[in-house]
Amino acid sequence: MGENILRKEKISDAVIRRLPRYYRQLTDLCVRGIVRVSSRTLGDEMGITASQIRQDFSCFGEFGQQGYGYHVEELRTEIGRILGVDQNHRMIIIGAGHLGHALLRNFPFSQNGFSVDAAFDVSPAVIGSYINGKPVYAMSGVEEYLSENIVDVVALTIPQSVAQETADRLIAVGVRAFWNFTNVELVSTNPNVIFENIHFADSLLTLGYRIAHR
Amino acid sequence: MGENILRKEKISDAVIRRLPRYYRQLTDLCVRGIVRVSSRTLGDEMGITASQIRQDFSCFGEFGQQGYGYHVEELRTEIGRILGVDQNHRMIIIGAGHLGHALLRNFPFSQNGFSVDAAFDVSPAVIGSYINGKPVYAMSGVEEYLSENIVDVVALTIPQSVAQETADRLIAVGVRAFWNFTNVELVSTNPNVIFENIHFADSLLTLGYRIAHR
DNA sequence: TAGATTGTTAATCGATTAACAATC
DNA sequence: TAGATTGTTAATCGATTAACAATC
Repeated sequence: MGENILRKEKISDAVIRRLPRYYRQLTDLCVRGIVRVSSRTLGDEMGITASQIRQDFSCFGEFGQQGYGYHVEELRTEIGRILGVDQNHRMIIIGAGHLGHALLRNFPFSQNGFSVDAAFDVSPAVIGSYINGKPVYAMSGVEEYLSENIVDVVALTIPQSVAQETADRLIAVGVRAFWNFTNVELVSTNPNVIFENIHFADSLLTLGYRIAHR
Repeated sequence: MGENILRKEKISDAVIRRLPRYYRQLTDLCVRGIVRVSSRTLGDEMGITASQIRQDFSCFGEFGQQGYGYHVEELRTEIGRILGVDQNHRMIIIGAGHLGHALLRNFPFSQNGFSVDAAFDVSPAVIGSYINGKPVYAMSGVEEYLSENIVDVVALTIPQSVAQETADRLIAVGVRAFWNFTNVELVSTNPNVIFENIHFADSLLTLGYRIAHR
């Protein structure tokens, strides 16, 4: 089973964004010691239809068994593999302010298939220090660092005002993926550059809307 | 124009989530000194169709003018009003760790229609201190605080392990909206409780997926 | 075996895009 | 006025849900 990951040519963004949710739910079932689960039961717990679950999984392989359902641990492993939790994507963090700090100190990168090797900042107050064992280097040295080290993703935890120019600078020396925390829509002429955005302000605005129009 | 906000009964989540993006783009146009814009031009800049823009706006009113397009500043004001940037939703932050700190120090709450009045934590190390002028109180006093103060939203920047129990505790004393930074799917039996999630891990997993399947 | 449940095909639903009359 | 562009209705597309034969 799952010997051929990726059965469909085009997997929609919506499906991909549901995968982490499945992974969390299955992890929870594992912790609760539940061995098997049907699409029906899983759907009931997650508030989605059994049909959708079976459709989603079928994009990636055949993980179930008629009359039985899914083996929880096995399915969790499969989805984990699809998401790449067993990978070791290398990341650096640009901006060692409060948010960069928070990520370096608390975020479980390795659980999600990533590792952080260093942070960069422009402030002399933090340059040369270590945060949770990771060195903080001067931003001026980032090009040299990138020429000497493999970096798969750059997290941007910098002010909005320098977001695009910083991205441009990094793209110019080969960076092709960003985890973008600035509430700015970054653009690149290179279609191979990936941006994954976490827009705090956008999120809060939608919450404000829903509060007001409840 | 816009005298009757909310023309459709049901506005889809997708539309609402695009509004902050429109608002940002229009703010940008304002800054650039651009006075009028057509749906075509706006769409080209944002990478979406003119049709979608006109459909989206038409959910809330008639903001344009045939042959002219939209007055940028006026449209920005209208969308800002729909999103409630002129509101003053009251927020408290539960968890004054690195992420809570980051929000208290850097996030432009008032620009987004919110204000933060206080933070709460269980750690004696921060209880009694002030962060960016906001008091940090003991978590044990949160029920009393909520009985004496209006709180529209609670931001949760606490460990996953205590997320649901903390939410339950707050819902029990009347909290009806959460800005949830724990990577946990919070639930409530009360259908009036709103959860707006920022799931860092889910976001990073989808980025990992896209890197691997590029 | 009989009951349960899958993976997949077909039907439905909703969201996006296109078209166009209205009109500035 | 003529050209441009809206708001809206119709057409298309894609995603979700339902149905069901296959089979454990």
